Formats: sequence, structure tokens, C-alpha cells
Amino acid sequence: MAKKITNRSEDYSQWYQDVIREAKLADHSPVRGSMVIRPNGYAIWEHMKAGLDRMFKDTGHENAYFPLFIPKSFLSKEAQHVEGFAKECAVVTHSRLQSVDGGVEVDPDSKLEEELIVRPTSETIIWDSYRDWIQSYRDLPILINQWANVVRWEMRTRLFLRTMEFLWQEGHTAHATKEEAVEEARRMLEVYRTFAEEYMAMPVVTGVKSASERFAGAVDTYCIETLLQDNKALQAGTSHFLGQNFAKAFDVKFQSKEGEHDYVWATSWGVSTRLIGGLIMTHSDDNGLVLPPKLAPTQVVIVPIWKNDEQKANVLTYCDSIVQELRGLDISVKLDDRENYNPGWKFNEHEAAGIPVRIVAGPRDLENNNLELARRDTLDKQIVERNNIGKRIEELLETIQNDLYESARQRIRDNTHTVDTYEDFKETLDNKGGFIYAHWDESPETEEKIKEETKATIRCIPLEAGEEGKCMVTGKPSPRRVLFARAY
RNA sequence: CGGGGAGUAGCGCAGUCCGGUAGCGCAUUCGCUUUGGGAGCGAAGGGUCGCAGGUUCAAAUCCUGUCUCCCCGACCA
Repeated sequence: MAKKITNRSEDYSQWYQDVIREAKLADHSPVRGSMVIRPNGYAIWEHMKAGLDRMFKDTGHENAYFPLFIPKSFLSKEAQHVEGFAKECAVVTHSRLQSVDGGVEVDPDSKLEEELIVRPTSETIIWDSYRDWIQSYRDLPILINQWANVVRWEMRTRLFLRTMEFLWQEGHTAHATKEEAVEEARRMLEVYRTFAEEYMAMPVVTGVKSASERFAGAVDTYCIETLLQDNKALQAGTSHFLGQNFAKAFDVKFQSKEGEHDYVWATSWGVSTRLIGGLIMTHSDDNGLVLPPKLAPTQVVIVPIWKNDEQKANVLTYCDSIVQELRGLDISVKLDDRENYNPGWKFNEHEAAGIPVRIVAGPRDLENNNLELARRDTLDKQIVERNNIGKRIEELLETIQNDLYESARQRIRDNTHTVDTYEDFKETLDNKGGFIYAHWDESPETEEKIKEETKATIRCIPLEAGEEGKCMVTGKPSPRRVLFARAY
């Protein structure tokens, strides 16, 4: 078999790119750091959207859409926010091109009065609207989400994990009280955790970011963090409690029942196409993509086999009945009856694409009223009876979904360490990698020193109280262990 | 943005040092034979060698600039 995908053990980064290419998820586009999301990749995103959108609606949110362009002045209204994003903004300065010698150049006469920023995130443009929408406590809460693209002018990019333009959803809510806003931020964190674990089969750790890792403009940033196959951490989603920072910046006040005026409390939360990168690096193997059934655009592929026209007709009839039965159970199934590829070729292609279950049906099976069933995750094959195939597949998909989660959980557990000394910390990082729980004195200086010396960052501070101890670096008191890792 | 590697047919590459008719494998198209793990034979099509300048009788090859990708750093979802 011609090996088109580099082994993970050989070069993990190359493997990642090979998987994306062979599964036809995305291509590099001519502009640095931006990508074409191909149908196979976009279908995964659509499934993610569908799952998340349902969960957002179930928690009372509505979708809306705010503009791509933001007046430059808006960015400067919240001090922390501008500092965080100023260095990575795409700026629109002109509105026209003109033809010159068969080419085009920017028409200098079209220079804009006020330059426009292509949104890196939408807090500012949204809070500018919220000022008009909110007068009374009766106008609160506002629970809005939008599905959009954003642009961040990143130095170094990587397909899905970090691109200059990416797709995401951003929730932006406004509340009358601090408690309500904090509750919202934590609720959405739990939504993300549930989605990651139940749909993506991707176990995550939740917690709150240290001050230096916090979102620009947030009071607290909650996050879900996962550990990938190469033992590097990935921030998979964030939910921010923004306090009254944006309300103050955009002068959004409301009148309470008692007639008092106060600034509105805010949250924002988002996950992006980065999740697809996390999904790839959580489950996939040296044969290509492995997808959890709940997100797989095609859950079952049927490969028919025949040697002559008569067999072909019979086998296809046999396969059609299976297709009908599976569709009736809401299982997405594809019949691969292409004639110009032989079965082996199709097997490899479907494995690279991560289709969870393959059914093979040929004359032999037809004769015995059987089918061959193959699992993508384990590559196991077995012959099963045709009868009750729908029920069996339904159960198998559920089993695969659970097994993927369990094996990822086991992997993360095996690569999560607890250390007490800085020496152990460094040694663990260099020899094992993974998640490391250690005591920290809560000072930014110590955090910075650790980052400088080991490249490890605090991924999050667990929400629940832990045992007290002494900082592994300074020996000062530490209220609980925090989670460290080298991250993407 | 710093250090390293690369860009030649859809994909993967050779040719570049030492300038002289642009090649190979896979893929594609057509025909026949095949089809239970990436099929065989025969024929055909496909290129301004990333882009822009320069040197030269002559540039994929030498020089300058520039864009993009990959790896390692600094910045970040």
C-alpha cells in the first residue's frame, strides 16, 4: 500500500497536515495563513454548529448578526481590549481600486475618513448596539449569539488550529447583576464541556485563566482545555465574565426596579473552527482521520463488490435495502458504487476520511445473507447477519462514540502528572509532557519565570478548591495546584 | 518578525552546483480486461518551472526583489 500519510511517531506535525490533505478537509489558500475549508471539513463544522446551536437555543439564546467592519475608534474604548488586539488587526483604509497598465492599484482618492477594522471579535460593535437596546432592567438579560468569521493577523499559522481568518460563534450577553453574568459565563462553559465530551468525544479540563492568559477586557476567563496526542494542550473554548468593562466603555446603563442607574454586566463566549484541529489530534491515527459518529458527515459507507453485471444488479439491490433501512433510522449513509475504483482503494479512502463504519457486501455475503462490518476506530472487521442491521449499526455507532471518548480519557489520564518540585516539573515536561498539576504562588512573576524557563503555561486554575501547599518555584503558600502544559 | 528548509503538470518529486529541445511516478481521458485491502495492458491530454525584474545569443538553472508553505523561536482562539 502506498503510504500517503506520515506516521505520527515519525513527524507529528507532518502527520497532521497529511491527514487534513488525505481527508480533504482543507487547503492552503494563496494568502498567508488563510485556508479553504473543503466540503469534508465544512461538513464537520456544520455538524458542530448544529449541535452547539441547539444547546445555545436550549439555554435561551437567540442568533443575530453584527457587521464585519468596526470603526477604528471603537477598539480604543476599552483599554485592555485594545492592548490585546491592536497588534493583530486587519485595517481597511481605502474603498476603491483603479486600473493601471493592465493591473490594478489602490485609488489614493478613495482613502476612508475613518479607517475600518475587520473584527477580531465583536464585543465593541455589539456593545455599541446594546447601548441603544437597553434602558431598563426589563430589557435584560440579552442573550445573543452570532455565527461569524473573524480575522486576527497572526504571526504563525497552522490549519484549523490558528488561521488568520476563522469561523466561530460568539455569544454576547448583558445582565442586570454580577451574579447573573457570572452564572451565565459558567453555564456556557458547561455547555462547551458537554459539547466537547458528548459530541466530540474529547475530554476537557475546565477552569479559570490566570491574569496573564485572560481575554483582553475580561474580569475572568473560563476555559476548556484538552490534551492532544502529542501531549500538547489546546485551549478549546473560552467563556468570559466581562464585568462592567464594556458597559462602561460604551456607556450602557439601565434603570433598576428601584429607579437606580447602573452599568450592565456582560459575558462573551466562543468556540471556533479550531475545534476541528482538536478533534483531529484527539482521535485520528496513522491511517487518517477518525471521527466520532455524532460529528461524522457520513456515518456509514457501503462498498458493494461484484464480478459481473448479474452480481452487480443483485448486490446493488441488496445494498439499497440496507441504505433504506439505515436512512429510516436517521443514520447518514453513503453507497459507494463507483466503478472506477476497486474495493481496496475505497477502503483506504474512507479510512482516511474517517467514516466511522464501513459495510462491505458482495456475492458471498448475499448468498449467506451476511455483511462485513468494519469499525474505523479499531479497524476490526466482522461478518454479521443482514437481519436487524439497522439496530446493530445504531448500537455500534453509540459504542464507537463511547469508546473514542473512553480511550481519549484514558490517554489524557495516563499523561496527567502531579509534581511537587520544580526539578520534577521540568523533568516531567521534557520526558513525558502532558498535563502537570503543581503548586504556584499566584504571582505573575513566578508564572512568567516558569514560562520563560520551560515554555509551559498555566492552562487553567481548577474551579473547585484543592489542597493547599507550597509553590514549586518560590516555596510561598499556594491555595491549590494549577494545571500546567506546553500548549498550541 | 528572526533562524533553517521548500515552491517545476491535479499530487509527490528529479533536473538547478556546471545555462543549451522540461522529465519521472501517481492521478486524469479513451479502449479492453479486472474488482473481498490503494488493479493490468494499450493509447492520449495536461507546464508562461511561485511571481516580478536583471545578466546572457540563450535562464527552471546565474543575480536582485517579492509572495506562499513547512520546521524551530517570539505573539495568539
